[in-house]
Parts: sequence; structure tokens; C-alpha cells
Amino acid sequence: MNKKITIHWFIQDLRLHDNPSFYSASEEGEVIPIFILDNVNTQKYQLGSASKWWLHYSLLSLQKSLGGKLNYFIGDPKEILIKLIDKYKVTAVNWNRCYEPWQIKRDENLRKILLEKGIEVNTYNSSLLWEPWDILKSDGTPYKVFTPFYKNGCLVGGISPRKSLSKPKNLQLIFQQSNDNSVSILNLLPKNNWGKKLEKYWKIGEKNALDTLKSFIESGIKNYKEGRNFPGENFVSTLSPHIHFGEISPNLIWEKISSLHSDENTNHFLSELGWREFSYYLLYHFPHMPEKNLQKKFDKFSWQNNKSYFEAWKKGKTGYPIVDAGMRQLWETGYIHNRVRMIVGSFLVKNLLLHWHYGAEWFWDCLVDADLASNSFGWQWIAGCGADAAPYFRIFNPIIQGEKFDVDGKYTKRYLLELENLPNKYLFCPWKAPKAILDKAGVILGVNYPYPIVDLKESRNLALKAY
DNA sequence: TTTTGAGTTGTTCGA
DNA sequence: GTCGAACAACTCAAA
Repeated sequence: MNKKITIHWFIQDLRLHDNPSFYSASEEGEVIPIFILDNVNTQKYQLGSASKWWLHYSLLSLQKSLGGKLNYFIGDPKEILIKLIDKYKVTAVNWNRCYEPWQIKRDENLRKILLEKGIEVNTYNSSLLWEPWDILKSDGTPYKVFTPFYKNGCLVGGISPRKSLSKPKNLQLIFQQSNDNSVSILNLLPKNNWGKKLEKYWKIGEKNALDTLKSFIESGIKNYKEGRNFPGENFVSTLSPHIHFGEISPNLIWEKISSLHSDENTNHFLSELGWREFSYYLLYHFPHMPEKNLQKKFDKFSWQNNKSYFEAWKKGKTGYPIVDAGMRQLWETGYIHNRVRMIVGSFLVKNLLLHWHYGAEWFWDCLVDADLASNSFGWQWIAGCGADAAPYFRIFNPIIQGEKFDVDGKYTKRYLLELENLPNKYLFCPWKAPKAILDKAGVILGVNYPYPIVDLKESRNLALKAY
């Protein structure tokens, strides 16, 4: 009998453990492990700068776990796969499915072509706990509200999430020797020094993803439900970029958290994984979610689209410290704490009256965890035009939010050094501080920290009226 | 088919 | 200072 040669195509599953496609390929014989940077089918969803940076290091880490035998390609997967199949007499092509609409389309087409060539095609689910097509209401249509989706659809009605797998035991890997077989051909690192800065904040790759989960279980989860609201503290998992690139699977996380003593903290964290599922679920059933308002009546909304407001927002120079701290955290670290994402999002949409697309695009470029499903869902939610969105009158007040969730000012002062010496009483509204206090703190409004670019009350009423 | 209750994360105002 | 109502009306899910 001829031995079996399988291509395992790594896409957003950059790990060896709990990798159903890689596991089964390895069980059956020799494997050609490949990564393809697809710059042909992506259309407008080319990776953002922060994502590319992360991907570069994640690939290096994966390459190391594979003993240096990861094969790199750039171009159209169809052509690359066909060349490889012919060259190595490949029997089967395996991959773990991705759920972005453009990937679904590409992969359906690819599967057809490979099957016609007589090649075995095996695809697996390695990134979702529940398949979007399995969870439906009794009338056969998709859910649009989170709670019934999660409770009735997933927890009660759904199939239990797949159990995680170990690393495959015997690896027989085929590596294509050539000069340009290195991650550098993908050209992922930014030309400027922006990437350098990010290095301080992240440890990338499969092992670090597992370590991050471990330390979250040891500390953050114990006060997750309350603590997750405080951006200055470490109660959130920061697993999102690891999950996005598949350095760790939601299944393993689900399994580990479920095995802990069940309480309000573990349940709340599991429901956050449920929210991630819900974003993918909606993206699957409503593939235009990244572009179009899920509620059509918002199409008529009169956005202001003032470019100078957008510039100020991006740079963290709106004059509202909690907003600015968030935007500078994004620039500095490639990440924003979830509570602050809502604050800066609400501010962009409901105080600056900018279209949520602006915010989504900036996040897409800057976030190391940029994810089409979560990002478009999140922005639609905060804008109020999503399936199960915030009511129009839910407009975050950046002063109150700061006072409430950054009580000691630790978070805000970490990113706004110019306000370091301002007493907490005025930290979230420096323009209200008496001159003597500003002087003493070395804050000169309009010089080293901006005046507020919009009036809260006024812009809030403007938004309410527009809604 | 009709009815009923609910819908992640908020703020403001006035008693 | 605290508390409840109002901020609108609609859509969704399930009985």
C-alpha cells in the first residue's frame, strides 16, 4: 500500500495541540505542514498592521514547534495547493474551517476543485464550540438575541462542545528545501518601529497562550464577574489574540474553566465565550454584518463625519481622559480593555457622531486581536444598529465611567502621563479644575492636554435627537 | 395566531 | 445623598 501524504494547511489554527485537522493528518502518515498568506481572496479584509505583527511571531513559534519544517507561501491557495499536490503526489488536503464569509466562499470553491482532481478533502471545526448552522430556533431560523441563543440554543439544545485533543505523537513532516522558505517572504512586520513597542506587552505562540490561560485560572477568574469592569486591574484573560490566531482553542478553554468549581465568575467567563460564538453565528447567518447595519432603519442616520474629530479620537486627544487613555492604550499595546472599548466606541458614535465604520476600521488596523466577527458585532452593538444592540439612549458618560471604573485613576494615568499629577477629583474632567490645581499638576489645557473637543451634554442631546 | 415578557455592560432628573 | 422612573417603541422568543 502506498503511504499517505496529507497537506495540513494552517490558517487560523497556529497550534499543535487540540488541532483536529493536523491530528488526523499526522495519524495517517506523512504531513506537509504549510502556511499561506492569502493576498488574493481577502478583498477588503487584508490583515491589519497589528494582526500582521502578531502573525509573524506566531508563525515563528509554530515553525519552532515543527522543528523548522513549516512551509511558507504567499499568493492564491488554489494555485499553491495544486502545485504541491502534483509535486509530492499528495493524497489528501486537510484544514480547519474559518468562518469569515470570504474564506467560506474561497474554501467551498477550493474543495470542489480538489475533489474533481480526485484529492481527498477533510475539513474540521477547531475554532467554534458550536457550528453556526446547528443552532436554530424551533422555526428553523437563526436567533437574534443573545440570551436565548446561548441558553436555549447552545447550552440546552446544542451538542456538547468537542473535547480537546493532545498533540499528535509521531510527526513525519515534509519540508520543501529552498532559499525563500522563511517567514520573511510574507513581509509581515511593519516598516516603522511600531512593532517594537508591542513586543513589551505580548508573549506570542502556543505555549504562551497556554500559560496565559493557566495564570488567568490562578488569579483573574476568581473575581472575574466584578473585576472585569476595572481596566486598571488584571481580571480579564487577555486570551483574545491567542484565540483569534488559534494558538489555543475555545474548546480547551471551555473544558478547563468548566472543570473549576462552578460559580458566578466561571459562568460569566463561559458566557463571554458564548458572546464570541454569537458574533461568529451572526456573521455566518448575516454575512454582510461588517458592512451593513443589521437594523436597516439606521441606514438613514445623519452622521456628522467630521474628519478632525476622527483624527483627535485616533490620537487620544479628545480632551476626555478615559477616552484618550483607551485610544493610547490601543496605540501603545495593540489592545484595549473591554470596558474601555465600549467607552471609546460610545464616544465615537454617540458624541462625535461618526459612523461606526470609522471606528471599526481603526480597530481593525491596530488591535492584535482584530477579528472580523467580534469587531463588526461589537461596533454594531455599541452604535445601536446591531441585532441585539444597546438601546439608543445608552450613551456612556466618559466622566462617570472613569470615576466608576478607574476609581484610583491607575489606568488613565498609565497612558496619560501629562495628567499624572492631577488629583483624582479632576482626573476625568480636567477642564473643571481650578487654575491653581492645574498649575500645580503641570497641566496646561490647550497646550499639553486638549480642551474637550465636544460638549458632552450638547453632543448627547444631538445624538438622542438624531436617533 | 395571539399574547406576554424580556432585551450585557447607562444617565439624568426630580422627588 | 438615595432612589425610582423616564428615556420610545420595537423586535424577538416562546408559550
